[in-house]
Amino acid sequence: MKLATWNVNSLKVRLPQLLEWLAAQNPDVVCLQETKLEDKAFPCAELEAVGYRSAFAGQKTYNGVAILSRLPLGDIAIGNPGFADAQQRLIAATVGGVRVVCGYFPNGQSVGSDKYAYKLKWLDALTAWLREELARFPRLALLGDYNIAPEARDVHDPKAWEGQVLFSEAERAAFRSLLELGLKDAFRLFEQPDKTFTWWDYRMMAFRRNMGLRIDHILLSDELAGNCMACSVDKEPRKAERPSDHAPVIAELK
DNA sequence: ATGGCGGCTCGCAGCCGA
Repeated sequence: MKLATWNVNSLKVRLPQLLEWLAAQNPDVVCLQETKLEDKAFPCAELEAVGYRSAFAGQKTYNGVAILSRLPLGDIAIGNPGFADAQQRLIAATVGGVRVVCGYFPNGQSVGSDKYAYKLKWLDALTAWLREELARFPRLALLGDYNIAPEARDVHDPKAWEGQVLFSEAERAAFRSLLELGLKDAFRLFEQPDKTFTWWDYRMMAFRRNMGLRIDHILLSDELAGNCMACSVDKEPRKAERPSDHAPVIAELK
């Protein structure tokens, strides 16, 4: 089973690129973030036409998450029952015996801001909820835009980023708390090229200069990690005209 | 990264992302 995550930064704008990418990569399950679409505008028919079912939770302008799947989606759940949130950032579904959780983690704006406090609370609540989910679903994958670079090697210039939002100690500690639940970073199960990132600012020719961060991740429960054959970042879509600022991450399970 | 782009909106300027 091929699982992927991609922050598309507007599904309306990126739909043609998504369709092209689905044809090229043929993933079984795709988690999308920042769809920025109300549910009534979700392109179900276009995706159905190329073989994908959809589960989605959107809103106008901001946020919005979706899971696409070639196989039926069961037990669709939106949000974290332990955290009332007006922002559509979490959706889960069961596909082929795997509990797939798709998350668009808060950005946090800047360390010390209200949005940063919300991010840390959101992360705490996520960890508490996943502890229960893992007990229910030992085969669980958490895919999405975490908005956290876990380690210095995930940052193009760790000195400049130290203590900044996306790479602050509290955020990295929250990421480690997810690992302490027994989840494994699929990307780090394998040898990887140095300076592999998943997000590059649109400005400053950041992509061309590879000034990026690795903030999109696939975490796998122990049971799934043992079946993981490969994990990589697909930089191709970031080279397109009018790209998303994020690249997809793909993991292959036996 | 002082910003520098790109997406969004009861748009023509300002908010937000990361």
